[in-house]
This record gives sequence, structure tokens and C-alpha cells, in this order.
Amino acid sequence: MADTITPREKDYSQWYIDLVRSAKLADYSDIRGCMVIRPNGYAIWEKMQAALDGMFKATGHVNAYFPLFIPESYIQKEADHIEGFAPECAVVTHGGGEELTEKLYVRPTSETVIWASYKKWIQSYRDLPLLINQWANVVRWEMRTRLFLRTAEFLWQEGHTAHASPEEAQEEVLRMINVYKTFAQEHMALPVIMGRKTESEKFAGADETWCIEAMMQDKKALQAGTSHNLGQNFAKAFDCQFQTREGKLEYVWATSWGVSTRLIGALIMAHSDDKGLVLPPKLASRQVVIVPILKGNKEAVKEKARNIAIELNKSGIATFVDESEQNSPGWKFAEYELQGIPLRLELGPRDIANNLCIAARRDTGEKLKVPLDNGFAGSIGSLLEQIQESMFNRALAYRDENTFEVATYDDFKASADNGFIIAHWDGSEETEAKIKEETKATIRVLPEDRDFIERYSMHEPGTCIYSGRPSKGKVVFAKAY
RNA sequence: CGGCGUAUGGCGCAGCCUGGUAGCGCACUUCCUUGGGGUGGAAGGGGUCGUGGGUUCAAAUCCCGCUACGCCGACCA
Repeated sequence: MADTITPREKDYSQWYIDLVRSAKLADYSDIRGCMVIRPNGYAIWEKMQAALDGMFKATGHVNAYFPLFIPESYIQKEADHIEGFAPECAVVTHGGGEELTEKLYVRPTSETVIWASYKKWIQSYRDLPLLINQWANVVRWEMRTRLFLRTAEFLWQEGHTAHASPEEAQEEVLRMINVYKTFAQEHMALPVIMGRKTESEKFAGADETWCIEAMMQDKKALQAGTSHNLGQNFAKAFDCQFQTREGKLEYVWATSWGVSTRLIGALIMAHSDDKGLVLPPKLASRQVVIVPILKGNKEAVKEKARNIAIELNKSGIATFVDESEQNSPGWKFAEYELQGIPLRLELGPRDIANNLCIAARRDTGEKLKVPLDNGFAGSIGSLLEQIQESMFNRALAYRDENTFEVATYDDFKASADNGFIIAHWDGSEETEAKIKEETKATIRVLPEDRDFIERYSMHEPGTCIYSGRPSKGKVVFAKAY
């Protein structure tokens, strides 16, 4: 365990890595850019998986699994796709001691290998829509890595769907980006801006990429999830046609969408503090820790603590008691704060005599007395709900405070490090590239969130901040991870 | 792939400039103590100093090569 966590204000990167390592979430392995996800970190992923998987199933999707290895010829079928992904692929050249006749790419994403199957599965409009999700690992040989945010290998889910019409595919794209938005906001307590990517930022092989963008505590943007409208690009590349009701042959329309273990990084960077991790109750596998203060009649205190834990667990609140005598209460307070347990209950002989316990909120540090009466489990449950809600509100307020609307390029440059910048853009790739070159800020999203659009009048025409040419609307710029 | 760093016990580091055969904190083991914010104390175990070569009576330390990793850029979820 690290002795101390570097304060956020001093060095945000160091704070992040100290936190990830000292909370025992993950470590770098000896393999370049690869991460070992430790049980504490994996527990967060399992909670995310459970919630997301439920949402996928509820929207009609099923899970399947496709091969890790992709023949080189598959990868090469879609021109933009190979161009985008080939440079960052790990490639297997030998197997069983022999050089392979065709190289195998370790999947950087599974569009190609999946569409090779879909081609065989789809003949008629009756086979559509095909709504499949895969939980898997993928490999991208990135130049620079960062725990959870960008590692050579990472875990994710990737949905791949096939549709009989462009309208239906577009509906799916929107449905899934909204699933991600809901998950981010309601489970992760992370406010996001939903919208489209510009041409230069979209997925290799997509017609259009939708995304959710979040703000971290260093005011940089993080792409938290994407949903792509692949048009007929992959269907054409893999010759996947279906017979319509009218008997004509048409290429199918496709979507793909994914979120990764990067969300764990987002969760950490959005909520945690200098004491450690802060987990939203909905993603905490351990929501409440009871720390008994063991003095006087120790057994009586332990007994009471266990009974409270049983009661809370019965009410669906994941509670455990740390009754070890190896460590002092102060040590336990610090340890469970480091691990981000949303609520700590302190219970000592004094409290038992007064028929109450002390509840300490991880998010605010606030301590309050909670009576040990019939309403106890209800009080704890609503406290957890309050924590969930106030974490979201705090993150939203932070994002709002650090979102600026600017009208001149000078103001833009002055604000480039201060958060999200809302400004008019002429819609050209040249302008986008120039601004990136000069300020490092990129267009994160062309918002499609109704409330966000209204709040900042995003869709009103104006004048491009850079070129002075007419602009159809404002977009969100920021420095990004 | 460019720039800068780092490599010493499980983790974090000092020692290197000025060569003399390795030390500190945390963690770990045993015991006592303490317990409402990382108790205090005592005694222990654990290291071919990344790697290959060179200089030297002697190299963690000086010189050259290599490798790995990290940070900052370009690329990306």
C-alpha cells in the first residue's frame, strides 16, 4: 500500500496512479502496457457488467462469443477499418512451431470476425434484426498507456447488430447510446453529454459515431461510450445481403456499440478524492462497513454489529463487519475510505447504550447519528440513495462550473485548460484540425441532448470562432484523454 | 517513433558526484501494549544493486553497449 496519495491539485496524474494502486484496484504487469486488474477493481467491473447486461437484455439483446483471432484477410476487407486499426494490432505469425500461412490479428474490435459469421446467418428479412452482444477482451498496441484508461489489453462489451432498414439501424444506435447515458448517470453518478462525433473523430468504418462525453476532475474530457452507425459498410465488405419482403436483395444495415473497463477509470477520476476512492452506492459491491469499537464488553459489541449487518443484508444493503482486532478503528476508517465504501457505521458501547450508531458518509465525510430502531434499515437505504444522488449533483455542478461559452478565439485560447468550451464551428475539418494544432482542444461532441442544447442554445446559427465563416451551431471543445 | 527520466528486498526510496563489499520507511513474522481517525514498544526474516562488457587491488558507485519500464509529445476506448 502506498503511504500517501499525492494530492489532486499538485499532480493529477500521480494522484490517479497512487489511488489506483493503493486502493488495490490494478497494477501494471511486467508485460508492456498490460494491466493486472485486482479483486477490488474487478468487483467494480462485475457490478458494471451486471447492470449493463441487464439493460442490454431488456432491450432485446443476447450474448454470444466470437474468436479472439482474426485472419488478416478479414481485417483487410473494409478499407477505413484496416487503415484505422492495423497499425495498432498485435499479430500472430506462428502457431504450433510453424509459420502461419495467413497471419492472425488479435482482435482490436470484432466487427470483421462477427460479420464473417453474420453473412452465414442472414438470408432473409425474417433473420433480422440480429441483436448480439459480446463480453470480451481486445488488444490495441497503444503507444502510451494509463491504468484503466488506455491499456494494451482491455475488457469491454461490444454489441453488433444487423437491421433491415437504415431507420431501424439508426434507432438502435440511439437506443444504445441512451442506454449508456442512463447507465453513466444513474449508476456511475457521472453526468455525460450525449451527441455525435465529427468526421475526424468517428470510428474507423462507421458512417456516424455517437458518444457520451464526461468531465474528469482535472477538467479534461473522457469519452465514456460509443455507438456507431456502420451503414452498409461492413455488409458490403462481407457481402452480407438479405432478401426483403418484396423479394429484392439488399445489404443489411449495421450498428456496433461498446463500453470498456475505461469506465472504471472514469469513475475514479470523476468522484474520488485525496483520501481514496469514492464509489457510488449502486456500483459498490460492499456498500456499508461496520467498524465495531472494541472496548469494554467486546463480544457484546461484535454481536450487535453482526446483528445489524444481518438486518441490512436482509434489506438488500451489502454490509460487512470488520471485527478484526489486528487493526485499530482509525486504521479501518482510513482503509475503507481508501477503498471507497460509501457508508461506514461506527458502533461502540456508548452507542449501544444510546441505541444508535454513527454513520459516516464517504462522499461528504459527514457523520450522523442513526437510531437503532425499526426504521434503521430504511434510514440506511435512503442515506445510500442520497449519496448516489448527491454524487451525481456534485459532478454535474462541477461540469457546469467548468463549462464556458466563448465568442472569440482569444477567449477560446484563454479557456483551453479550463474545461469544456462551447463555441461556434464552421463544420470544416480544416478548422477542427487547426484548432487542435494550436490549442490541443478537440471537438468532443456535437450535442444531441435536448436539455443541454436548450441551455446553451447549441443549434442557433452564428459565426465560427476560428474562421469567421457561418456556423450552423455550437459544439463542445475540450482537451481529452 | 521523438524528447526526458528511471532500474537497489513485496512496495516506496536513500547511497552513486568523491569506488572499500548495502541502508531507511512501509509491508511481513513473533510477543507485549493500545483501540471513537492509520496506537506505542521489543525482537526477527528477506537484496547475485536490470543486463552484458570494460577500467581497477577493489564497482551499486566510473566508462561503453543492450534491455525493460515510466513520464511528456504524435496515435487511440
